[in-house]
Amino acid sequence: MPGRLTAVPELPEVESARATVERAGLHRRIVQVDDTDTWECRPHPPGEIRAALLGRSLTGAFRRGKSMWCETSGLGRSRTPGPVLGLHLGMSGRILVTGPDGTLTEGGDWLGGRYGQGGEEPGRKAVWDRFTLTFADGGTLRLFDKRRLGRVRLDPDTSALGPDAELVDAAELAARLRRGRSPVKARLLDQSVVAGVGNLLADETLWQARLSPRRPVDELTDAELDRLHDALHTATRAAIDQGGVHTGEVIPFRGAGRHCPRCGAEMVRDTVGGRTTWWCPAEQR
DNA sequence: CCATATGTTAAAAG
DNA sequence: ACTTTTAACATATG
Repeated sequence: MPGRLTAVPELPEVESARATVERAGLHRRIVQVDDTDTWECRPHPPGEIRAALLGRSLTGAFRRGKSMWCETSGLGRSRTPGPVLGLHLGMSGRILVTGPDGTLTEGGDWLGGRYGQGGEEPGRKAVWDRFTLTFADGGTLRLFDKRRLGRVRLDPDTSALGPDAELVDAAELAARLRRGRSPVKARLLDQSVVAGVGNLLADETLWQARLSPRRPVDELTDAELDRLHDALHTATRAAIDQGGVHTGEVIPFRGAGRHCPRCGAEMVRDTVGGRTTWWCPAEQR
């Protein structure tokens, strides 16, 4: 269900956050920065991000997998751009943008249109706000992150990330997956192989492809890898269009006593790739 | 109190 | 040296 607080950001949710910044957060002059959460802003000491951003504005919002970043303007009339602001949502981060009057303009869909119990009203300092930009017009852009595993950093290093899961073509996906021998689900979750697949999107993709999450990647046939690419693309695109990975066809059936929505077999659970995994033992081979 | 958690990553293990 | 797995991270929730 949309808006539930348990939604964890995978590629589709990060894309939604990126679009939020693009629609509502660009070209507004930054006059205040709260970067005092030293855990979320690590390794930057308090004030470092603030000093780097004051007087600039965000000029573009980009994403690869679950990582997003914003380019920033030069100071004054300078054409030299400022630093890149890297944002990672971790396990529970959301991007909230407010307008000049403090009203939430973007990002609230993730909160079901409400703000929960933490005193986190729009425009006010909230318990779970870990990083805040305040604009000259009085509005804000905030990283709201209960579990505090998100990250804010200047000039983030994205060189270890594989190609974006929605853009990668079949040949490249196959070549990258086949470099190892571990279970196919573990490879899908490895952000250096392909960027953006989280636990739920992995389960959905493997269910659509009718592949067991435990299959060693080096055993997969060309046809199976093709199926996997189709499923990855379809599942990712559908999740973006429908507003989150929780809209996947098999996601509601991940649970004890639930049955495969295609064939009716009882779903089974195990740990694969270090994460709780549910699959249909009858169809996923 | 106990168990669980959908993200990342350093350290340990193989 | 390289690949794979595990444990830890900070915090919330049931």
